[in-house]
Amino acid sequence: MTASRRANPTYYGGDLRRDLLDTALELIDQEGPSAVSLRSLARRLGVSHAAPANHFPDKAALFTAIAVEGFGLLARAMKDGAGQLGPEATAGQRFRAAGQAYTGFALAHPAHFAVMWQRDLLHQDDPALAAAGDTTFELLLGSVREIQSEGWAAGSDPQAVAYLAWSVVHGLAALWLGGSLQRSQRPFDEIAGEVGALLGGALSPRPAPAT
Amino acid sequence: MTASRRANPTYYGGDLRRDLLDTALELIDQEGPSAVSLRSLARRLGVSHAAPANHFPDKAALFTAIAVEGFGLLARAMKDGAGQLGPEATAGQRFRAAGQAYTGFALAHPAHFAVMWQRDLLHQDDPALAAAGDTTFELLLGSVREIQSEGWAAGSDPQAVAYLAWSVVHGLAALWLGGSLQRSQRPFDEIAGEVGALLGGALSPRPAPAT
DNA sequence: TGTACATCAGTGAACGCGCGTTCACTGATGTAC
DNA sequence: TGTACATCAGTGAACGCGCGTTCACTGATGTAC
Repeated sequence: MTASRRANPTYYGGDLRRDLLDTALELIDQEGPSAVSLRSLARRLGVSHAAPANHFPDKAALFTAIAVEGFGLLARAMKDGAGQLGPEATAGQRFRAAGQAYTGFALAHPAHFAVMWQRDLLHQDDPALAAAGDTTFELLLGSVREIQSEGWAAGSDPQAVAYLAWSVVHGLAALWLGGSLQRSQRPFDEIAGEVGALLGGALSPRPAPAT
Repeated sequence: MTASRRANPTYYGGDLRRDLLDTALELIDQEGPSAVSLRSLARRLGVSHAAPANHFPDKAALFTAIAVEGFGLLARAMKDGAGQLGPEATAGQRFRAAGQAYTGFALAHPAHFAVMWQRDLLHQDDPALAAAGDTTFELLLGSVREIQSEGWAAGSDPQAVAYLAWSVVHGLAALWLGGSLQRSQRPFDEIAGEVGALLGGALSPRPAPAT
């Protein structure tokens, strides 16, 4: 309360910037990014339609802020997912947890996820956006190097392994959110678990030939 | 010429429906789906702004037509990719060719690909759209069953293998088109080749343990 | 072959609407003295 | 503590624009007789 007062010490009383972001996310969840306009957000918040201009010069700036926030949430989710396992966990377990965190983020924050990859909505030259995206990939790459040090995907280019893993989790989340996998009537975690197990088997150190 | 005359025997002379689709695809390629309006298409084609209504009742109908066409092109590309190999090819080779066809389609028709998965732009209840999507997945599933009969991914649920493969090719194409992989400065085919090889190694019958 | 008529994809004017943007303004807060 | 002033996030009226939609219309084509 005091903090938000400080952040925005005028008529509105709250944190309009934050409320604009949240309302936009709600609207995106319900009707998709195409339904968002600065005026519609102002209307929903009971605020003058000129008020948003104080925080976002245009719609792309708002979407860019959402995307940057999304990358931040994603990076934190991946770090937390891997970190929560404790020091005795193997690199393989941490790798898998990071992957689960990726899809978990996408399903928990579908609006962020949708905006993050839709370039035509964003200020693509925004330095914060580029930096946020890079951080995510660096996290992934670090995790790959870690599992390789334990013998996983031995001999493979770490970047290639990272691209494979990234494609899998990203594709899985995108197809699910797009509804393509939902026709099978199976819960996401079940599908993701099987896919993860298959991929894990593919990259694991191969203790022995199958069958 | 005669055919298009027949298809649309009035002032415009050509096939306005086709031209609307093509112009929309161009515009999507250049500026993204958010830049498309029925009036802008009419303007580009030098036609009255009321003319598109004769072919598409609204923008979503146009996007839906693009998505349906996209699924058709994708299915054909996958079939052709696998079929071109000749009868002596292994199921594994056909599987891989189908996967290459998927990413090849996405890169050759980025506008179709972008629209196909953006649900908020489409008439989601369109039966042709659902059918077209199902066909694609059936193709994939058939290909998976085929490789399993040759010992690939033995013992795994075919649907799970299909989801894994779909996620990989879809994620790879989506990340590439989103620009996320392009920062590495490597050509797409190189990345896709490595990822495909890794996945192939993962699913292959495993003649011997690695190392 | 010629005439009358139905069809149908266009035209172009008109409409109301939501949009982003601008601008003079208001009043709450923080700061200097 | 009290006054004067700068700042800054709001208001609300006004603007021009592009949008989708409607409507009476036009004229080319195809068909019936």
